[in-house]
Amino acid sequence: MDMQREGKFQRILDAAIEAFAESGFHQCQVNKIARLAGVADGTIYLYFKSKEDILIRVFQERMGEFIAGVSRELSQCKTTKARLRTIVRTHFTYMEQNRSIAIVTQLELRQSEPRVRLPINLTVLDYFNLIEGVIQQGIECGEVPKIDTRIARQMIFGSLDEATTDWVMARSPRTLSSGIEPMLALFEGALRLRE
Amino acid sequence: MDMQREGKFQRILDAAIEAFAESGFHQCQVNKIARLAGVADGTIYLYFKSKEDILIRVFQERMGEFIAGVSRELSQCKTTKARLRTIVRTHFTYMEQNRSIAIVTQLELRQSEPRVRLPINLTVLDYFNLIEGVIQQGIECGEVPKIDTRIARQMIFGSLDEATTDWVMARSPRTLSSGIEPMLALFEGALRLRE
Amino acid sequence: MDMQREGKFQRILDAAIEAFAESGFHQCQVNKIARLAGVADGTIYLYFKSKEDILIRVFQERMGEFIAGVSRELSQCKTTKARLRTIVRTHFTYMEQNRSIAIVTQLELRQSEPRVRLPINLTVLDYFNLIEGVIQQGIECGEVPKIDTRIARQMIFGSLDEATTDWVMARSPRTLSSGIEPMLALFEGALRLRE
Amino acid sequence: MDMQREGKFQRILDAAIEAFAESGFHQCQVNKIARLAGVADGTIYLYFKSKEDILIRVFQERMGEFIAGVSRELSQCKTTKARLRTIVRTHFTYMEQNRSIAIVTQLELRQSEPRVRLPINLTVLDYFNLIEGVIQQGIECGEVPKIDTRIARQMIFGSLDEATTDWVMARSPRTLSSGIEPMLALFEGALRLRE
DNA sequence: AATGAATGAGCTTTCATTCAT
DNA sequence: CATGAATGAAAGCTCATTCAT
Repeated sequence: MDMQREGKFQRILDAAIEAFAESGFHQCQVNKIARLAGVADGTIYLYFKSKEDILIRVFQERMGEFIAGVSRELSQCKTTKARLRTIVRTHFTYMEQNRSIAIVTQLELRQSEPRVRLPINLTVLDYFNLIEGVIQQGIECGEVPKIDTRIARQMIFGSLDEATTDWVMARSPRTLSSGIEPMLALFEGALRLRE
Repeated sequence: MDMQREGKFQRILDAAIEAFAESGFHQCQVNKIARLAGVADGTIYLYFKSKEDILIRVFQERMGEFIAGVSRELSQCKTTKARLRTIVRTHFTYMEQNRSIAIVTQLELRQSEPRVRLPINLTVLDYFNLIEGVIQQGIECGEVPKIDTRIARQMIFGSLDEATTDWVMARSPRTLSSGIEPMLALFEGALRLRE
Repeated sequence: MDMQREGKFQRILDAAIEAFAESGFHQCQVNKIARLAGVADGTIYLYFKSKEDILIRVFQERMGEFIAGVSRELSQCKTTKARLRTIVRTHFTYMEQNRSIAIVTQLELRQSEPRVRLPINLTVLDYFNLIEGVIQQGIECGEVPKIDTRIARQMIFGSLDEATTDWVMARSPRTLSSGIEPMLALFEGALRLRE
Repeated sequence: MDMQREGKFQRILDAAIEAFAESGFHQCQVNKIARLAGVADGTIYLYFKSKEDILIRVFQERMGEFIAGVSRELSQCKTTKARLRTIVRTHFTYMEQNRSIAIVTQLELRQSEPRVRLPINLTVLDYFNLIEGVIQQGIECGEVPKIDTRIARQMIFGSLDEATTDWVMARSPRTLSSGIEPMLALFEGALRLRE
């Protein structure tokens, strides 16, 4: 029974991602999500507190998975260079393979309402910590000179984020993953990585 | 008479920036902007097509000024290093001194509706071209090795943008301008700048 | 088995009285009644046609008992004076001892929807007949002069009803039963009761 | 301009009385009131805070007028008997001539929600004070023996109220005003009125 | 040009009721 | 009999925009 519940939760989540990506959060009616998920309007409110709650949960669930994935792969890396490559590659690859999630992440989730921003920021923080951890580790190993990890993280995340937004909005068919190596080279230079 | 018109236009624009920064674009009622600007609701529609149009014009006007300013200062710079410093310094300083504009820029303008995004992107493009121009110039002068200017621009703009968002959302009183030098160092490394 | 059925019926009825008295008919959710009664939401619909039906049955059951009680006591009375006293005393005492029922009776049952009013009015009619019977009897015995029994009943019931509403809504701790004798004196005067 | 405003306010009020009397408060949609008043839905909210507010204002405005009328007529009366007659006559006549208001007053306004009850009770209090004033005056003049004015008021108001409810709900064409003299006789007896 | 009263489209959410188990 | 997850109809109110003055 609990698997049925979980299944319906995921179905609504997936429907919401498609709907948000297609129409935008504000445009999209709850009724559309319900239709896509194959449930009644009211059913959504058995699983989510509100329309905003769906948006928040989309991020928490999907980015949670993504961050867990990055974290897992990072633990297998021996060098800072490998770790940076993992971050760039996983970030770009994930977004490229989940375009709807990317659209929601890059556009719809940039909501200014504190009710939405706060829980989202909390989740992003995990990703920030991951990135800052890699830099910190690099410094401790002597692979990276002493630098401000917060600012380095802003550079890394900001760059990845901006590249993704560019890709999401561009009509050009250039792939996101083609940017992995050039971006990585920039990061290595910025961090003055010693091998 | 035209100056009166211009004056009222600017008053509404400034009122809108305050109102959007305070309440958020969707929360903020046109009526509030009118009150802040000291005009009637209907008057706003003599100067702007719609509420969305106000948001777009805020960006076009203020960022237009900002970009023109950066452009002007860039023309005085002799080296790529100086140009990068100008970009970072002007970006951080401007945002720090215009917090309401920063809030609107970093949060409220991230609207997914194409009607809003498109004209905004068009303006941002000028800034992108400016940044890419600096990189291109660096490559031509031999100060920067041959790299993908688009990706380098994504890194530079993304980093500045992310740092600004961090500052806007953070409750910490850390200044944005304290990040100028560290950020600049990262950029120089990334671009492998030769002096 | 039938006693089990009866027991559950009564449990739901009692739960509904508490719930209606506490939250008001429209505010109160069926789900709350179910919780108070310790049954599932759906179970209620095995015993009642609808939420409105519960309200109607509350009145029919509880006021039915009340009216039967008054009727029983009246049959023991020898004089019109005794009968009037019985009515006033029983009315005030019953309401005072069943505050939740009084709240539902005086406030929640004043529903304008004909679906609710009609069956309720039908039950109240029994009480009206009881009161008019006492007056008629008084006239026939010569204790009361010839008067319009309908209007006399409106006076008696209206007075008792208004006093009860006053008590239900008043925050003052004045008891309802303290009004028995004064009210009775008014009725005796109104009916020009001869002993 | 202010008369136009007042005119529209009254038009909405009258429309609401008709609509509430016809469909009941909960059944009646705001949209119906708007249509009857010949204004747009939104216009109603320029004059009233909410649907509930309309109900409250109906009572305050119309009963306010009624109470003021009774008060005016009472000041012309010389004896307690004349004052009682004025109350009964005005009450019955007013209701009879304003059936829709009577329906709203006797049925729709018996709302249990405190938000509605409280302001209504406050207005009714004026009427209660008027009635209690008449009794008190009677006692002071020696026309009425010392009795509890509150209970006497409960009797008088309760009787009038119940007679009105009876009339509103009865399909019988019996007039309310035909009850004036019999009801008055009961009141005189109840108060043991000396002339 | 300026006003601001009037418009009316638009949508999330609740909750009484049902019915498959 | 009992359950409780699922249903889906239903409506008050807001607020961007208009337009008569």
